Parts: sequence; structure tokens; C-alpha cells
Amino acid sequence: MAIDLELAPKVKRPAGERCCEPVVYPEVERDQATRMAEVAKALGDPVRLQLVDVLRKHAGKVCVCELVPLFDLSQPTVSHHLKVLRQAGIVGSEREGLWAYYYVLPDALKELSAWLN
Amino acid sequence: MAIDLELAPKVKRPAGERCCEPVVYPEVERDQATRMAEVAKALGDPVRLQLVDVLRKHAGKVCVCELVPLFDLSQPTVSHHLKVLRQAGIVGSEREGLWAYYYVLPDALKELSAWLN
DNA sequence: TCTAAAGATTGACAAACATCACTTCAATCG
DNA sequence: CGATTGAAGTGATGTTTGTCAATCTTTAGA
Repeated sequence: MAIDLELAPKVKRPAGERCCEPVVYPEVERDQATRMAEVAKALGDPVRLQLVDVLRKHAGKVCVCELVPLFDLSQPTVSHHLKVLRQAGIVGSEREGLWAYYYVLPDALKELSAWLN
Repeated sequence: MAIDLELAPKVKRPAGERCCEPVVYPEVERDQATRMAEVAKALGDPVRLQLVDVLRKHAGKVCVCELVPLFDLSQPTVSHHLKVLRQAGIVGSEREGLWAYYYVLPDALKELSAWLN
């Protein structure tokens, strides 16, 4: 937040001088940007975005065995994508006997969503 | 939109049978997911996310020469990131003499933003 | 206890990516 | 024109990513 960028006047400078005023960059934004970029990166694959979409629409836990046939991908690949989403803090999972259920973590997308608005 | 996933009852099936009901997958979502994932992917780098952040906060055109010193990166690298953003349809650019100005395209983030809400 | 099923992990491999030093291009000033 | 400047383009390089086949782990049924 609060990036205060100074717009310098544009004239060709007389050789040796810097083009623009040195702009101070607040470190505050760094961490937030890193966090949000991590979430965005995890959503930056059509398969993962659709996985999240399905999980959200179901508003409950969905079994992996129901997710796999939705895509033209092998089970390990879907499992891999789910792992990426889990590591990004977007989804959580629970085991129940043989089955694994995934669900979207409620606040996971909040920060990015707020920034985008 | 409108992914209608059927939740099948979970019982260990008697060998050879499929775990879940075959779930019909509407092709509609495919294209939308691809588009949104493309945008998300472009935002999935801290540098690019910060670039967009700066450009948005300025609500006008910002010169590349003011963007470069914001990051600990070479000018070609920043230029490369701007190109990625341009190809994702997130920013536009204009040349004015020696300088190049970038700005956020107003509707670029709308679809993703709406989906996230 | 033996077998099969769900799902995760591993290893491999090609494709994509981030970065930089170097170069090129276009525009401006003297 | 000749020199310089802002910005984009070009390899080159090391890293990350998406995918699958094969394997492993855990659980449940027979």
C-alpha cells in the first residue's frame, strides 16, 4: 500500500544525469505482493482454477475421485495440482478412510480479491 | 459456470467398477478458466503484481524510466515483465518521443475479480 | 491374510520462465 | 551528422513447471 511515486518532468537530460527522480519504494508492499503473487500463481493454471471453481461451487468437501474424471489428466497430475493449491493455502484436505476430500479455505482468496477490486 | 457435480455415495466398490458416477463436464467453463488463468498467471510474479499496483495507484500513464528504479532488476528484465503484462491484456503502452508510458487497461482484471468474489 | 482400491510420492523429461549482458532501434540534442 | 538516451529485442543460462509411468502407502473387503 501507499506507494507514492513522484512523476518527474520529462526532458532529455544533459548526459550523465539520471532520467528520473529516485523513487523511494516502501518495503511494506513487498511482503503483501509476494503473498498475493503466490496465490495468483497457484490460480495461474486452467486446471487449478477449475479445481477451485468446482470446490467453491460445492461449498463442501469433494472427493478426489470425483475431481479426477473432470479432467483429461492422470490421477497423479490432478493430485499434484491439488498439492500446489494446498501449499498456496487455497485449499485444505481431509482423509476419510480410503478417500480424500478437498475444500476451499474461506479466507484464502480474500486478500487478492480485495486488491483486485 | 454451472458446473453440476454429482456427489456419489462412498463405498468401496466391488473391484472393476468405477469409483464415482461419470461427471459431465460443461465445456463452457473451459474457455473462461483459460482466460482467467492467463491473467492470474501474469499476476503470479511479485514484480509484475507490484508493477500493476503502481500503475493502478497512479491512475495515469507511468514512464518506464520511473518503474525501473523501483526494482532491483535490470532494465531489460523490467521491460520483459511489462511485455508479459501487455500480452496478458492487463496493461497498455504508448510511446511519446523517447519515453514509453504504461497504464492499466480498465476492464482487464474485471473477469477474474468478479470470479473471486 | 491376501488382494484391490484411493491417493500420494518419486523420477524423468520437455517446455516455459526469470534473469542478465549485449545489442539494436528510434528519437533527440548539439 | 554524430553522439547519446530510453526502451525493446536477442541469445544464453539456470530454474521452475506440467505431465506421465511406475511405485509406495494406507485402508477396506473377502
